[in-house]
Amino acid sequence: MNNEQTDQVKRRLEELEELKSLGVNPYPHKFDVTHNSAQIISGFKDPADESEAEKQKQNIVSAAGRISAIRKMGKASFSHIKDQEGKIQFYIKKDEVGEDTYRIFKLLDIGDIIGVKGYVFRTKTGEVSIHCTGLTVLTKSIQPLPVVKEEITETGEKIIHDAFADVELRYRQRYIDLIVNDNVKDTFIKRAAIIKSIKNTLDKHNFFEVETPTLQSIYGGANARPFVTKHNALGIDLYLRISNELYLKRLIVGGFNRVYEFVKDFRNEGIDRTHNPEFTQVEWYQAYGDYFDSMNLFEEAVEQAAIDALGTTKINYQGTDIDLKRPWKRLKMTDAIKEKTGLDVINMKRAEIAEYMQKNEIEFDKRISGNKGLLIASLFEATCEEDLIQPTFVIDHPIDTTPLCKPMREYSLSQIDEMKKDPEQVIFVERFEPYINKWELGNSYTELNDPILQRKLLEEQVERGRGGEAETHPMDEDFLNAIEIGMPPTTGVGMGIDRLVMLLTNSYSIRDVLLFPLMKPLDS
RNA sequence: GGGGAUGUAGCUCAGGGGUAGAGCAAUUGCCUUUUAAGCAAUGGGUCGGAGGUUCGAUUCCUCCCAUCCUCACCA
Repeated sequence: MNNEQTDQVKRRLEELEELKSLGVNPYPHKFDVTHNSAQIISGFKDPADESEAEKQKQNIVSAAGRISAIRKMGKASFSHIKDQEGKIQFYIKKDEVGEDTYRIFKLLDIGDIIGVKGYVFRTKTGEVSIHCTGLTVLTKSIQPLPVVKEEITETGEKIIHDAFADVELRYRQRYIDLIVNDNVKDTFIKRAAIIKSIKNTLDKHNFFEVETPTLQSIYGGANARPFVTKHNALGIDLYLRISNELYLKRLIVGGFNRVYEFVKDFRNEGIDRTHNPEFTQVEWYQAYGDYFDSMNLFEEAVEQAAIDALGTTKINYQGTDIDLKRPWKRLKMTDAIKEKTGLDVINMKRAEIAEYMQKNEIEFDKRISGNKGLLIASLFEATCEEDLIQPTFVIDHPIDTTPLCKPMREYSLSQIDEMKKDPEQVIFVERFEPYINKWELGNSYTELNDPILQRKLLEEQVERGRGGEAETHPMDEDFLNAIEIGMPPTTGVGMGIDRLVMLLTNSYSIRDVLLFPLMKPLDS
């Protein structure tokens, strides 16, 4: 905070001193609230006659909140206070509250937090308000707040004047954003409802909530660069988790049949509209199930979250209508490519696919040109993702895209060994990625539990890492040991919560669904 | 990391080679049912930071910082 005081801050400090000199404690310890703004408004009934009106005056409510507007008119004033539920107007008259209280009222500013006692009435212009009989200063604010004004037009349209709109200030000082911009709070209320709903769905299906380490000595379960930190006493490097997958699988090995965990994952990568270095995922694992079970549960969880948070499965994201109603479309990755490009990639040679991509100016990492599976995956991303607006499970990926997923059930084990020797053959795995609005919303497998194949695939990945392919994770011997002990047939899911919340709240940027998105620190 | 845009009063913005302007907010006065309250007056700015060009820079140039958009990266 800079130490230079603006005239407005100086003035507020003077008012603070004046309040003290009047014997007012500007920071008292407690205030008894009997009603919030919404309760006051919904609980008011217009009196039928004079005597009923008189009776209502005996009914004193007490509310508390932050002053959001003041309209002073000499010896009487109107003001709004804002609490978590909304706004309530109060009317204060010098004759009624007395000289001292009115003087205190005049020392208040927008942003101060006060308690108001009084009876409820309806003003001439029709607004249910508190007729103030007592006023308590609860917190004097010494920094000015942006003043946002609302205008309700004759057609009932709401116009916001001078909104606090600078996104940088909004993210850096989210507390101001929350005070001043009503729709912001709404986004986070919905976020909480979405998470609660998903937990309810998982609980309903007898999943068990667990907690696994954030600090890991070996990171894994995804392809991403980690954040590195140091443990001083142990003298070792630790990594902030990029995924909790390998730990949840250990729990399946340990005999928990259905587990889930909501976690922050940390990935040391670029930041953009759909990526923040720390983000929230829920992962769940279900023993004795396959990826079809996961698809069913995934679409159920999302559909139910939409109903619980919004009351509908029909959403509009930035102008696009999307319906989250079950069942969702299921589309094999190779069929998606065929539909879009007409290519039958399974029967094409690696060189032919690469040639097609070059001819059509589809960029790909030259290091994968010898890997047919990765070529197919790149071709899919470049050509098909843009069409995946309505909820779609893209299923059955090339094995090269992940070492943790089980090959499709139609292959025999000897067939897999045979196919692996031929670089023009692609093994497909039982994987799906749910797409909505072109975004991957998650990832799921029929989990690989064959310890021999698991070790082989992880070793291949480590080797490729040495060859310079982008990101791979180090070998986790303890995880392999767990798989060797034996993991039952299992399916698992990761679901990106932030992107789901973006969709359901029509938020343009991931930063709009994170209370405190990462910002570069400002110098001094 | 590449490209583009932005940064002026507490907030939202306009302006432009001769050290700045509006609305809201603030201060003072009037005002006892207002609601973007009203009327009148007043104060408030190192024009993101550092250099350079110039008699003179907030304006032009370079660099830096921050933010947004976009591409790359991140399956």
